[in-house]
Amino acid sequence: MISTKGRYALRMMIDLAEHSGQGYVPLKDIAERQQISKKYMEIIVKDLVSHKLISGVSGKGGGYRLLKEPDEYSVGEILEIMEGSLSPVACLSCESEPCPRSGTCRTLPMWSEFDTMTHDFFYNKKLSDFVGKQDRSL
Amino acid sequence: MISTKGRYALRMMIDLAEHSGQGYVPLKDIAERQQISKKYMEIIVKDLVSHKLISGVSGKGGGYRLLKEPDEYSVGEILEIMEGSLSPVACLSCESEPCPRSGTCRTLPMWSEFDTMTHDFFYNKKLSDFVGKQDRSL
DNA sequence: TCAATTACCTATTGACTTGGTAGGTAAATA
DNA sequence: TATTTACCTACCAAGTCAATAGGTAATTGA
Repeated sequence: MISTKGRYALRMMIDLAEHSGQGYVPLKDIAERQQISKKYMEIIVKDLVSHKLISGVSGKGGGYRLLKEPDEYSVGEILEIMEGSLSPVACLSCESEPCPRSGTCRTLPMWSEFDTMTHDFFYNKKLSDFVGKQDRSL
Repeated sequence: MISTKGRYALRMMIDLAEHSGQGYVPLKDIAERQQISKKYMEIIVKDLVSHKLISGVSGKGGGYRLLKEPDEYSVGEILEIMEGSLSPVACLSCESEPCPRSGTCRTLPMWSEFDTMTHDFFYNKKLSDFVGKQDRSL
């Protein structure tokens, strides 16, 4: 299950993509547009900055902006930063110690297959896939 | 992320599938083979019984057994019972109230696509796919 | 220079989930 | 009637989730 942290981060990145080329975007504006608590968003944004996905500058006229083109960001990398790992089970996560049952485990191949499928799915989705696609019917 | 509850339940069901046709299998035996705390397993088994996936009888010679053939159980139904839902985001889960943003949400179609992919993956895996596949190289 | 704006920082919180354990009772059989 | 087994309720420690509170530091425009 993807937590709000991952989902909010993605929505924030999409928002930034929509306003790319317009200089720095203040967090206040993003929070208002996305209807997410600005305070909570600060936590998310901090991670995105420390992982070099976006940059921020203080002061009037400051805010955040993307460091690459929208099509150079995958959903997978954003989610992995926020969620820690996209692995379906702990034993497939990089930072976990190797499971002693891995040699005989009958379910491991299935988890591994699912892990690959998930990884491929989210790494093939780019930020650019989400912009300019608003439902005009409303 | 699939919790131990879901993973243990699956391993328990596979164990039962391997011993199907041998009458009732005591929980003690399963717990020992799978190296899982019997006490913790009781919690899991209770859910499987209440959802009519297996049946249990008390007393000497008692234990648990499958109610259908192994190929009639999907991994998906087992995991959904234990995990509550396989949905990647809360707004796709049946029991959640409808999200007010669903009409304009740009990420919802992706979550929905992932949800369908996940559902198909796990519902196409049957219990029978796991039996008699032990790695003989060890 | 100074007030406004904005990012950035640390700490705290309440509710909930996870992964169990403890100590029984009820049912069935040899 | 003793043994085996399922089944039941309650409890627990640690961690996670989704925030909130209350600041400080940096930058800019007037």
